[in-house]
Amino acid sequence: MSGPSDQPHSPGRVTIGDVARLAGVSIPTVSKAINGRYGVAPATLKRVLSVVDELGYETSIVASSLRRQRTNVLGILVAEFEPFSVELLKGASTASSEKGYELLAYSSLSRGKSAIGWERRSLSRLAGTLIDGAIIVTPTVLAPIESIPVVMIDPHTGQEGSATINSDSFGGAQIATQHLIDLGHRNIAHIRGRGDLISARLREDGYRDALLRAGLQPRPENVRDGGYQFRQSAQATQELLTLTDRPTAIFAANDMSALGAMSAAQELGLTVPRDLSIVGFDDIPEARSSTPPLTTLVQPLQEIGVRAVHMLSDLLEGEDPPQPTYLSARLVVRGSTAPPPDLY
Amino acid sequence: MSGPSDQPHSPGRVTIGDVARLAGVSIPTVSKAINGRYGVAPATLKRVLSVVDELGYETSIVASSLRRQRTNVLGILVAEFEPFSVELLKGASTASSEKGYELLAYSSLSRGKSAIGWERRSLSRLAGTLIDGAIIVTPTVLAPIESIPVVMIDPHTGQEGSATINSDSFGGAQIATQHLIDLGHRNIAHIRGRGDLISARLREDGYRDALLRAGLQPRPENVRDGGYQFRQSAQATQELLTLTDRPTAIFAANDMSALGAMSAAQELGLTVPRDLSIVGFDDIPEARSSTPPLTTLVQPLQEIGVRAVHMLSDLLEGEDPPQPTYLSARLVVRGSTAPPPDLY
DNA sequence: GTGAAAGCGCTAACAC
DNA sequence: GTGTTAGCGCTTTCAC
Repeated sequence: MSGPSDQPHSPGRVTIGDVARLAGVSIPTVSKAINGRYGVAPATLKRVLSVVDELGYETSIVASSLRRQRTNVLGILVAEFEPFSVELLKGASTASSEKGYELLAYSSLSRGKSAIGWERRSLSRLAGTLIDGAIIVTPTVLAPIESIPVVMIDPHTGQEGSATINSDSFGGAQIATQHLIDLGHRNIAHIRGRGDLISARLREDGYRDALLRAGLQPRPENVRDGGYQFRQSAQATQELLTLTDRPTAIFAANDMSALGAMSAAQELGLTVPRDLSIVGFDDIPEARSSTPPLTTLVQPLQEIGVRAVHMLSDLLEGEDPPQPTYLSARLVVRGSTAPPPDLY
Repeated sequence: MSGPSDQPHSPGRVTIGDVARLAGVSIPTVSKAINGRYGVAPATLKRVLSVVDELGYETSIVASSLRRQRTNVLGILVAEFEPFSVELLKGASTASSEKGYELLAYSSLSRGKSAIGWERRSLSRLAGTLIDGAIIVTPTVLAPIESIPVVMIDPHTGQEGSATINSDSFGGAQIATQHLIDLGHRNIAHIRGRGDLISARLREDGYRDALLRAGLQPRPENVRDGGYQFRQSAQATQELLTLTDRPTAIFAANDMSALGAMSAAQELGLTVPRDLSIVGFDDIPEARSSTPPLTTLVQPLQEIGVRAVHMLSDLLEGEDPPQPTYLSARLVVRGSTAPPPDLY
């Protein structure tokens, strides 16, 4: 019922054309004014900006990204939103804004079947033009990605590529296990992480190595799959604690697993650390707020997010040295570890 | 050094043009084939799809969204990635994929100054054409947003608009406080949430109401700001616990605050719940894995994320009844509450 | 069944 | 200083 000219084309959407019309200038002039290019008269600039303000106009990320070569947006692709990836996100957010990038988080939401290769699909869609570069958290496949610069955090086995960030999983696992040995534990179990990730394998290796160095024979029944997840690890712990010769300590591959172990131990009526010592890995925030607070290997998760952004930023600026980064993990002894019961 | 025609234009980027060239058809034909439109010969279809597969082509979300009216992408805008918003994210992810939408999470990363109004800016940039609709978590301003359909979760005070999802904060707070009263507590403190959010105000009101109904006089010194945050709430708790007549129980406005309170209590050498009872609100995952597990009001966070997506989906399909949704909160008694010490 | 032409909102050359 | 022209990758009429 209303004429085509007395309202914006697309209802509710303010475009650069609307601004231009109201300011009485051409579209390119508005573009220049907004982007601070030279060649706009002060009076025009002022007028345009006031109209922009009035209309609440913001340039569409989509349209500009299609035209520009760089969009100033970084993408971070995660399989799932859990404490680990969320901590990375926080760091990445901070670093991005400091570096002048916007940040887009994209969860593949792949339930079941297509869980493998999610990052490839997501990347193709976004890398079109939306994001300049991407940070991929715990990717599943070793597909060589070439479309845009990519930094991987905790990569898949086989992806020892240069633009990766890893913590010192092997060394950390050694330290964790050694800590338990030093306390007097001899029967130490391990809850394994996600089998396809390098980190999980290295943590298991470090655990074994520490045992062997101490002259302890690793027992196959003492290693269970936790998949880096709470529930699965709780289940694994329940199994471990009902063994005939049950372990007095557990090194869990990450904090979520450790918290799962703690929960399972409690359900069986055990007290941590009196009856069972537990060490985690990561130092997610929840590790500090559990009771007892978790003894764990501190990974500077937010710092890793920051580093990833810096690496990506360097990559985008044409710098070549994407040296793989390894961050050392530091043991923090909190309340979940103590000498084994039989030494009391 | 290499000729301009023996490689794709933009290095590393596979476009629809590349597919068309390799398949020996025109660009529109490829488009039709990909999108399953009628009017493509079976042989052509097969050939095109095989090239698509070979090249690993995925249609650019950006380019297609610019042309299409609907993009099939939902945006979820959060101020920060913390357990609360992350749980919502999970639910939203699931629901989106079930409804056939992709999901984009966007964190405003506004540190300091421009924290107010972050959602407006983000929305303008994305609403351009990238996303069909948005879910905004705990927005800060009451700006009327008209560009695209929006659903708000836990809105700002004054935003009693229709497309909002709230939990029954008032009722929940009453129940939480009543639970403590029933246990025999008489000196009950409250750690307040983010002052500008309706939920925070209602929880404080519910707390007061329950006290008054029980004939207890609310004490001003017993209410402190926690800002829905761990650290700030720990600080507030430290203050509360050093009062001359210190409270025997705390109702915290959310779980992060409750966990902060628990941490502070421990640092002062108190045992929860023997020396201090604590009730939270939300039931974030960490509430279950803390020791003792937190007594709290269960909000189905993932369910809220799901509902938000459904509301948004309805809105996008032109349905009108965006009735404000209120979800009731249910008390779950875990290990952080007990009768006050003087009743032992 | 297929391709040529137009255009989404915007920015980058280049005229004027 | 400013506007005209062209084009990013894609989808959509509409001829052929």
